[in-house]
Amino acid sequence: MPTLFLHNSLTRKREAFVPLDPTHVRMYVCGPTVYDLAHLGNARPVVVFDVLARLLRRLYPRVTYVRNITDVDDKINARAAATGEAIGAITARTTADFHADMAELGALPPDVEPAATQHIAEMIALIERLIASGHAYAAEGHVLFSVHSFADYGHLSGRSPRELLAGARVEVAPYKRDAGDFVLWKPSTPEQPGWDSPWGRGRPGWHIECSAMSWRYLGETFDIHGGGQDLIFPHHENERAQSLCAFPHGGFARLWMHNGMLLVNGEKMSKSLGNFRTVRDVLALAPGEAIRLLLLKTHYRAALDFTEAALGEARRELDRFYRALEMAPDAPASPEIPAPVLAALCEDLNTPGALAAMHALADAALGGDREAAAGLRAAGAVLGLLGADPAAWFRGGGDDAAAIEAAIAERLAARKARDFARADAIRTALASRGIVLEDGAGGTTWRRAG
RNA sequence: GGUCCGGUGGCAGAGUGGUGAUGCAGCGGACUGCAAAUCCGCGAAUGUGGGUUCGAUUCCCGCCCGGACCUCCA
Repeated sequence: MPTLFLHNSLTRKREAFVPLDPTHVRMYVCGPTVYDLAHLGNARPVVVFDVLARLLRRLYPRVTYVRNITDVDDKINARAAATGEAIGAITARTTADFHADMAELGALPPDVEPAATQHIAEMIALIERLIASGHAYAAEGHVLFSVHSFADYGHLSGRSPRELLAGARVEVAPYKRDAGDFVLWKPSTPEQPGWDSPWGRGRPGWHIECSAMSWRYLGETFDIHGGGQDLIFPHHENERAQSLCAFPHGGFARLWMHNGMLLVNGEKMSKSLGNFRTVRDVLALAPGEAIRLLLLKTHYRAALDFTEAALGEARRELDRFYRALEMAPDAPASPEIPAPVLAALCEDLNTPGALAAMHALADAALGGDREAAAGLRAAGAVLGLLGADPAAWFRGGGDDAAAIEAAIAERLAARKARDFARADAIRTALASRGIVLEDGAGGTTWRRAG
């Protein structure tokens, strides 16, 4: 078994992955704030860390993968105020939509998916610890984390508190001791969601939930913490400060992993820029599996520029993989991941390299190598690809199969009569509906083209 | 301004101090009534200027270009 190497954002180096407990790997990944449909940028970390979780499960006996749901946030409050919909309704619906969309992308659910609002008690306990140890202070109904109290602040994001202060582009609240101090707890108005606390009725700041929930489900220290690159600062820097100050002997996450941003026309896709494509928008253009492949065709740490051309290419690439599997329809997935695929994944999750190795397997499978087909299926399983029946991939998604078969039979009769004009007319008519015919030795088959 | 990341064939995208993966697209051929698919073959790339080295796309420095972050963000 090859050694798994992963790039650690904290050390900025590729490191051999050595779990704290080789019998139980623990990973936390930041999940969505549920106020709107997921966009492709939200989907990238879900897919990337889904692959990592699948790989870890193949390498270690037990994996606990935690991904939170942020269901208390001022963006949610703003949405409720703007639309009149109740907060609970917004978060419940958006969470369900998120689950449905991620399932379309072939992402397995995490082992634990804690919601922030279900862990307010843990957050309050954590904040009390921080106050007791001098790392936080209450002021005007708020509780703030004292950046000054944590010598390692800025380590993860690679900046000094002085730089952070100089770069601050937001007005500094008067109750902050230091401009870099951030909110752990803030007061709520009667209309805003709130919980009773030692500091009055209020709600948590953004970062404390992840510290609280990773603590609850993974302990004071765990193996991997993941998320998007844009979360490094302030979210992960602050989360790390909170957790390390609350549990000075814990160590918190040992390995930090951050996926690169998703761009559209060279610009970052984000809700604030308004240039985002929701997963649903893109699912209208291509199957979820093609979107998933598109996301895995680029190494997770690099920026990925989304284009519809690339989406079409991903779909054609899947056509070839499924053709290879069709050559050996009853070949089961082999128990072992083919060595070249596993080797690529163990090199910091090099999914493009793994896909290249899969193309070699597909070539062999197309040549009749059943073992290669079985290996291709196994490789697909680690990447969360190729789980469909090839027949469903090529011919699913419509209820016109009988009509198509009838047209094919008619064309066959015309061909037998050597009436090629008639036969070609039928083929052209089908092609205009996106149906491509393939005349083979065993008869005519058809598929839907992208 | 500060910090960080990146610039590879037409496009996408890996790896590598010693003849530059893979896919998509294109071109030629086989197969086909014609196609499609498949197979065989072909052309095609390391931003720029220096340095280190027997040798640099890879390591170092400058420059140009692009992107991210600097308290909404995956």
